Amino acid sequence: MPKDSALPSRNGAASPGKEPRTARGRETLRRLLDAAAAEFGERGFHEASISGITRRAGTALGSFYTYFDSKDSIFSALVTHMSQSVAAAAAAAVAPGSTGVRREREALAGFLAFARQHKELYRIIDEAEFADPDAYRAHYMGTAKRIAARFDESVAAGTMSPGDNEVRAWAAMGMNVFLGLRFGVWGEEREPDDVAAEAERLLRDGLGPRG
Amino acid sequence: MPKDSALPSRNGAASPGKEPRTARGRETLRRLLDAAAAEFGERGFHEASISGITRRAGTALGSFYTYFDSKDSIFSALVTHMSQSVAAAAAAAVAPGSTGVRREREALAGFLAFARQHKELYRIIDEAEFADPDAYRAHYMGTAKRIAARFDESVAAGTMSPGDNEVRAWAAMGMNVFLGLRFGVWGEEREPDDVAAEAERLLRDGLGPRG
Amino acid sequence: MPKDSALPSRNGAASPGKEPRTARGRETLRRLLDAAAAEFGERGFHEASISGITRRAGTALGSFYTYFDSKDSIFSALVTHMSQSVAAAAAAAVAPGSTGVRREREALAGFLAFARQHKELYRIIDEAEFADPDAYRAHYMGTAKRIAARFDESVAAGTMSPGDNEVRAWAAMGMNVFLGLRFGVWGEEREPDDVAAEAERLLRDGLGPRG
Amino acid sequence: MPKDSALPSRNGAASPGKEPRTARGRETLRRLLDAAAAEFGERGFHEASISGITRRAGTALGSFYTYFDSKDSIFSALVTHMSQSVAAAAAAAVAPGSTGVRREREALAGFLAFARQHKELYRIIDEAEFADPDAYRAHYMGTAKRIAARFDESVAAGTMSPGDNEVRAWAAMGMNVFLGLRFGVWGEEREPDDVAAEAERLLRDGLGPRG
DNA sequence: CATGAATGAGAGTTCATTCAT
DNA sequence: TATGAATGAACTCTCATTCAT
Repeated sequence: MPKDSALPSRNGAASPGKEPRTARGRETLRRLLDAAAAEFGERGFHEASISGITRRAGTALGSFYTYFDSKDSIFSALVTHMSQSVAAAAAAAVAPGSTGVRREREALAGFLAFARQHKELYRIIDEAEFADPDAYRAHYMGTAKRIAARFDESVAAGTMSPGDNEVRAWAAMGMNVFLGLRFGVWGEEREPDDVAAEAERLLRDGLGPRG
Repeated sequence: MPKDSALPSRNGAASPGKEPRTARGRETLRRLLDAAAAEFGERGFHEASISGITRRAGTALGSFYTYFDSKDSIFSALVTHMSQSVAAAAAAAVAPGSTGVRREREALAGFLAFARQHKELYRIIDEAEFADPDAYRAHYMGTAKRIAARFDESVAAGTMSPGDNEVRAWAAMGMNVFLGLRFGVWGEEREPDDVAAEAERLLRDGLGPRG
Repeated sequence: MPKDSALPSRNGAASPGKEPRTARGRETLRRLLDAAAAEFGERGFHEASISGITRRAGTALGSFYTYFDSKDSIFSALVTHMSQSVAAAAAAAVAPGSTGVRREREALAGFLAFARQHKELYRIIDEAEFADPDAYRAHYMGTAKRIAARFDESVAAGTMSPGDNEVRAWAAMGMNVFLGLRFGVWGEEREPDDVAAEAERLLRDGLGPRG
Repeated sequence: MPKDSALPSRNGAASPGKEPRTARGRETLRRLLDAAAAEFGERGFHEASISGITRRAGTALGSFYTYFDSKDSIFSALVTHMSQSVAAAAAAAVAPGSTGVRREREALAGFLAFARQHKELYRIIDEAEFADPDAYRAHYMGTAKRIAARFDESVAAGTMSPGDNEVRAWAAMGMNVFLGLRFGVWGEEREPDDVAAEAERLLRDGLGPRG
């Protein structure tokens, strides 16, 4: 399964009515988006500047507005893209037919790998809380909903015990997010596989005393 | 145990060398800190303005600088204060002698209650990622360390199974943070007790199929 | 000999990286520099304001920062320009082949004429003592060095008696500066030629009793 | 002859109507004046602050206004005091009965000694050009007038050749000022006596070729 | 489609001065 | 007489956005 099949094409990332019509235009748009990911990731939304983006992209300042309406709109495009990319990465890491706690481990492993490759992920999603609250909410609501749906399916399949799957989904999502922050972005002293294995044990058996 | 025993006095919240020396000054400082919590909580660090803070506090613009060196420094003071307050609230909610997964449930319940009372909590801590990265890191590193220490103790007491307690602490912290966001700040459709109970079940027994 | 041959081009007066790239930009830069000379000359560095400069230049406030990094940097550019211009004016007033005390008189006459045409000269150089001490020092050190070099040459040529030429150069420079202040800027009741002639007599024969 | 006999008492330095009435008040006033000389000398008029002055003086901010009307007024008091002090120092250095070029040398030596002891002299007088133009003008006009009067007297006594004594006085004053700046304040690599001797030679015999 | 100069609202910060205690 | 908190006008500088070329 081609990894990027679920990823949105960047052709649609420009603001409405500003899609490029020529190959040269598509190239400029792509350079602006890459530059914006770097700029927002390094400096955060408010510290980032349009001139910083165009400087990185090697275009003139005014060219930015050929493709985007505003600073907000390119940031939104980026958040949406990030949100979809990370969802796709997690989905792609799940083996076909996988279920239950095992499936959650695979998704976490995919997420950890993505976070290591895209360290700007947190800076962009987190700043959306302030710069684009709707997108922020949509990202976590959507992610939780996908996890809860997996849990529902697993319960039905008998590979997971029943319970309040919305609460459990938010708990599992928080777990993943903070493991990704700590062991994907801030430090790499644990192997992703070991982190995922420990998380799987927690999710399967809990922390209660054995026996 | 008096709930606030671990809270820092607000006397020390002014920038160094700017501590108030009169009762009137202490009152003004307190009004500024309360106003800043509201302003930063509602608008986020960058959208917040000093004039917004002084307007809420009912002081002149220049009075802000009688007590603080800069916008950054009052924000730092607030983040530190929040960080200490939330830690104290969680600690205070734990019954003396409590241990194991039960103790984690109590701490989470304390945290959820705190989050409901202080909805600005997330806006302030989260924006520290951008406005005061050291404080942000210190907050989560410190919280994770406290949780891991509790886990170590519980394992030693036989009330928790052994495992990689650093990874587990980050997992548990993420769980708490996201449950607090969803069911403390964004919506109140679940009772905190029910959320805490579901989390306790997850932490004790995991999600694996029951045998 | 074209009088301005030694003058720096104003193209290089913008802050580094902010040089204009179009004719329109060069025109704006020139207007800002002229306006700044007037503003600093009339009001002094600290009383001068950027908005005063842009108002005189007929540009928007923000346009100032298209060409200069700060108030300090345009002031520095102006001091340097003034310093070079006055040196060039003095040099240009010296007849080729002139030497000894006669040459000093010619340089003084050139300086007096320059001071009368550029009454902002003193306000700008003098305030550099506070706003740009390095440039201030460099201006007078450089001027003294040029005068001392002329003295050395004249002594070698036998058109001047030997002595401590560094001390003498500072003395002669001070003489010129104060004659320029009094009879160039503050009042014009003496003809520049008469002033220069009196100074020449002083420098040639001293004030001692004749006979 | 007591050196300070011509110095103004500092009792009269407060703003009108604000003279101290008690010994404690006189002490506070004196501390403020000393602190102001240091603050203005180190930082210049505009960079100096009232709070910097009171901090140095060890008094409360508000106490400043017990003795002075404004920042300008204490600066004016200081400029006047400096101007009178330097005049007194030069006068005191002249031997009774001295005349002609010899007398000028003595006055210069007194001035150089004063400048070395009061390095804030230039910063204060020079900034008066901007902060108190009338006092600045009065200082130099007055100084030039005193020098010219000495010249007149010397010419009448036959110890000096006749000439345009106003022009010559400004020339001599500028000489003194710049020698004081260079060899009194900026560097001390020349002995004051040697500087004064070189200046005397210049003033007596000029720089023309001997013979 | 690309360029880069021009715009101006708005921010944080300073500090001389006032005043109640 | 001394204190120090309060005031607010004024400043420099930033940068998203517009627009003529």
